[in-house]
Amino acid sequence: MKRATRSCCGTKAKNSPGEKGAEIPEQIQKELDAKGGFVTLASRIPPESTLVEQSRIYHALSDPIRLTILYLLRDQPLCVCVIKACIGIAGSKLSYHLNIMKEAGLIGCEQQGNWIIYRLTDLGKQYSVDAV
Amino acid sequence: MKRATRSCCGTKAKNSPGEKGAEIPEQIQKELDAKGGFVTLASRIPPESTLVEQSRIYHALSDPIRLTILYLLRDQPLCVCVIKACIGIAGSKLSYHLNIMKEAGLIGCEQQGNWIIYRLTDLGKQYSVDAV
DNA sequence: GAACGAATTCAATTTTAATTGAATTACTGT
DNA sequence: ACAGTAATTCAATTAAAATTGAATTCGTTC
Repeated sequence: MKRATRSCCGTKAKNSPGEKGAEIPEQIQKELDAKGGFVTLASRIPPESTLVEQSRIYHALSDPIRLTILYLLRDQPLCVCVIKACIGIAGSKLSYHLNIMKEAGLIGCEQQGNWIIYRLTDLGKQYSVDAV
Repeated sequence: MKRATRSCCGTKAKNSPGEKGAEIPEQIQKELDAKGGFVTLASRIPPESTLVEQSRIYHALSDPIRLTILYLLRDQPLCVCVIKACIGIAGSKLSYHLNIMKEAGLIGCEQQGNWIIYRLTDLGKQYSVDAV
């Protein structure tokens, strides 16, 4: 995502004096000025890396299957085979979704003999609090 | 997403007595039993429609551009042209993303003369509280 | 060490989402 | 009515995500 280098819509000199004005709605202009104007607003946008990281977490939550997994693990840690039996999907499909959640930091796993047990991370618990 | 009709991994009779056991890790089995067993767990999965609706909201938040919009609108309502100037993208692209957020119920808009002013909905405010 | 089950990985395909630029709609001021 | 600006829509393309079934890995048990 590239940031504005050139302006448009009369925003080019919004913080300068001697502006002809009336190029954006008056109410918006007032609120904008109160917050430090257009330039200040734009400068407070968080760094790209932060936005990307956060959007990755939301992406991991943006699928019904993955929400179901979050929901199941909210009660207790579970091995893959139980999750699989609960939601009734192919193993390869489940692995794919588990991995997305793991990469996003929502869940973690540990091996126990023949099984792999998944559980929510602290981050995952946060997001499961007000889940569905 | 289809639900389990057949079982696997020895979960077929987990709630019945006289089970030979040891088909899933003991600790998991114990916690599962304490919660009412496998069948109870599966039966508490929320309805598909709820999961779909919630995942739609998360999907609307799963993109850096859209998070930026959420972030900008947190401070005050803004017309499209100001948002456009702040993040520096093509109008058609911005419209596309605004629409996804609107469909998800995170933002709403009203026309004011030549401009269209977007603002967070109550739902949008909820999700912007702990945003990036 | 062979057979088995749990889980993941892989490659191929299908589906869905995002980007692009041109065209269009709608409001304002002259 | 016309010119100008704000914003959306549209169709075509590109890019990313999800699904599928076969193959593989790893640990257990016989």
